[in-house]
Amino acid sequence: MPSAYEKQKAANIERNRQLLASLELDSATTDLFKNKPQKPKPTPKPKPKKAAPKKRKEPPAGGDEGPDTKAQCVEAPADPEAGGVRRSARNAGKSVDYKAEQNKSIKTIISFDHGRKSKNSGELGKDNGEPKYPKRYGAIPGVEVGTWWQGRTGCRADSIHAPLVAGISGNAEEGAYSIALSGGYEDDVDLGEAFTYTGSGGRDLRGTKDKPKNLRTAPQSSDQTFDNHFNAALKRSCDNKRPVRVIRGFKLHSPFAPAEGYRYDGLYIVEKAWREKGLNAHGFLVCKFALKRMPGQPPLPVRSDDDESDSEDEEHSDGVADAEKENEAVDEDEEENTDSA
DNA sequence: GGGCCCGCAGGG
DNA sequence: CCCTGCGGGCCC
Repeated sequence: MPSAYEKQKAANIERNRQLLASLELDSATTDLFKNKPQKPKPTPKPKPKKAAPKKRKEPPAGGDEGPDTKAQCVEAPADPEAGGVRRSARNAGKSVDYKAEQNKSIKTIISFDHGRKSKNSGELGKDNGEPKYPKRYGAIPGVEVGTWWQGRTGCRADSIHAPLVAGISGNAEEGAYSIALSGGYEDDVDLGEAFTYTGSGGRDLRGTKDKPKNLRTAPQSSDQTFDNHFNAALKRSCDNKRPVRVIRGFKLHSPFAPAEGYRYDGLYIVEKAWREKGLNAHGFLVCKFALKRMPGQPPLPVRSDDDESDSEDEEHSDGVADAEKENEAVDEDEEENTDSA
């Protein structure tokens, strides 16, 4: 028996799904979209299962990652100068082991076909993390659709999505540059080629004045409005139809979410902006947006192993990920390292 | 697993 | 300067 929360969630999802369906109908650019889903496709699914590497074979992360005798070294993941400390200055001097994490990253890279890993794996975002195009709309020169980063600092460094925490980047005058799908709102629907997205605000991040919790996220405690700058930016994008860059993160509950890290999924158009009752205890209103992918972009990778998603139909075109013949791919780009000093 | 707090960047 | 925020690390 579903709880009230689950029922509300299902209702919200259904509402969002229907809205996305209506978008598909009245838009003329559905060719790419209708190629993907229903696709009878009786292929028996060869079950690739890329020989999942055991994450136990940690290499000595100290200095030399000698044993790279793998077919999986599609790109050089081992930054030579990164001793053991990588992401946080706070960890400086501590004995943290990101070894297992690195291995997981490798698995992720080989798990989708046309993806490319950026050389900016996101260390500190300070010295080598200055975005080349801080305020730019549309595609970023040199960054392909499907580029993957371990964390948000990498997205920022490549000018795809500048904020390190916020999901929306942009301004109310010109619109949003980019957004991040990270599963912050469970009633958002992601169909890959189109999705719904919840805005910002309406959450008490500071706690009480006496005891400021200073959280970066918190439960909804009031209505979201379009006065919020981020929401206003997306609403403006809905008006002017400028393309918005989209990244999907590992926290997103969707068959299109990367298993780990963040992936640039190309350009979308904000088709609709509205408010509805959100999925929260008191039914506060949230700002919602429906985005639709622009045609002519590489197909999205689909999670093959586990798809939590939301059930019901969704045979999720199992063969898609490996059926794409255009994979090509082992990118050996990676000119070792260009960030001298 | 969940709770909590941190620095950071970006826009008024 | 103020404020916020779909990260992320740490501690429990």
